[in-house]
Amino acid sequence: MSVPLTLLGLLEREPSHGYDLKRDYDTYFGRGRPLPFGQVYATLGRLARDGKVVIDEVAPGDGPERKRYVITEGGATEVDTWLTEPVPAEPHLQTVLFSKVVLALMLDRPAAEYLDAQRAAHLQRMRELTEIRRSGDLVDAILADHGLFHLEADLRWIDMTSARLGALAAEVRS
Amino acid sequence: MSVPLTLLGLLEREPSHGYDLKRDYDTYFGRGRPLPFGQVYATLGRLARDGKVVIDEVAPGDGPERKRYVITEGGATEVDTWLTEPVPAEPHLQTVLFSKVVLALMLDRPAAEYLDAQRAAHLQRMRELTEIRRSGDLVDAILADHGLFHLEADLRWIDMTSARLGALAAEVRS
DNA sequence: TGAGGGTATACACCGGGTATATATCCGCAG
DNA sequence: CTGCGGATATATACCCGGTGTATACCCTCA
Repeated sequence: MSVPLTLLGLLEREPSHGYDLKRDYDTYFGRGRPLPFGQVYATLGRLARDGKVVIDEVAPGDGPERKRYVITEGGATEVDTWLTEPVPAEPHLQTVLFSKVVLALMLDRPAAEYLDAQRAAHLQRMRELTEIRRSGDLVDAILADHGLFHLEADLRWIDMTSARLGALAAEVRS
Repeated sequence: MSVPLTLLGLLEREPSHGYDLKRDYDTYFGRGRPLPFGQVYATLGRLARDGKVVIDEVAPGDGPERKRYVITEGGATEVDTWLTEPVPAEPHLQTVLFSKVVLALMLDRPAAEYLDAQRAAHLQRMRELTEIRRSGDLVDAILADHGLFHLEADLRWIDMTSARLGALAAEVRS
């Protein structure tokens, strides 16, 4: 989730090098989706190129040499504005679910069946997330709640769209 | 929203060429976010390279020559499986909102204030979407509902997370 | 002593997104 | 009748983020 800004944020906490940054990211934000090494160094390279971080020193560590990255003033202000400004709230008015429904109607496919299948998949995932929330730690619970709330939102939308399928079909085929 | 598959789907309806595909996309799926021309031709090029479509004929039209793209059997089955299989249901357990909250706590920023600002931004956008739903056509209404449901989900999450901020801070700073 | 595992980085590739350049035809103002 | 703007139509080059793989170093232990 916005890897460049997150790494920059971790660097505002304290200077570090790629390998440790990856581990910090994984423990705090990874949650089963560890950050690939390649992405760490590619991102650090771009941050350095854009003046958001600088390489402070190259020192030998436990193994090969390590490059210590330090955030710059520009990088710090970028983190600050990112944290301060709210994330854009559903600006797009577009969704994969909707695209699929419209295309299904266009191509004379059983859109209602597709929506039923989607509902079943969502319910299945909600059961999984409920279990995670029950058995996991606080962070897992918070993230599971996020997923659950959004799955519920999708379910409401699926139900409402199922009911409006006829009207939508008329609109699409016009 | 998955532009390649959507264009492929439009091509399953009938063979067409880039310019018209862009217009179809905009009328059915664009909703204020028109598809840039560059993306159309780049995507068509990749689809052709991967054997999902073929160039049927090059003919003069109203203006310069047009390339007529036709979907192949492979492309049609791809559309079919895309439509048939449900979209993955919140598999990631990651979110920008969560990253921001954790980073704010790490950096001793006023996370509660940030959440308040986010709540305000969401409420503002909900008012806009409510107006769109009221005044727009059916498609606008359906898409506005989708946005509204998800904004509500975020609001619930924001409230719940606000209440758990203390416990989360303890976890993060450990 | 040399094989394996942990530490640490670099490189090459790909897809999607974006901006810009280019070419053709038509209508119409001068 | 000329040439200019606008609609039609496509191509190209670039960037970012994501992914996989190669490389190098050091330590431990059989």
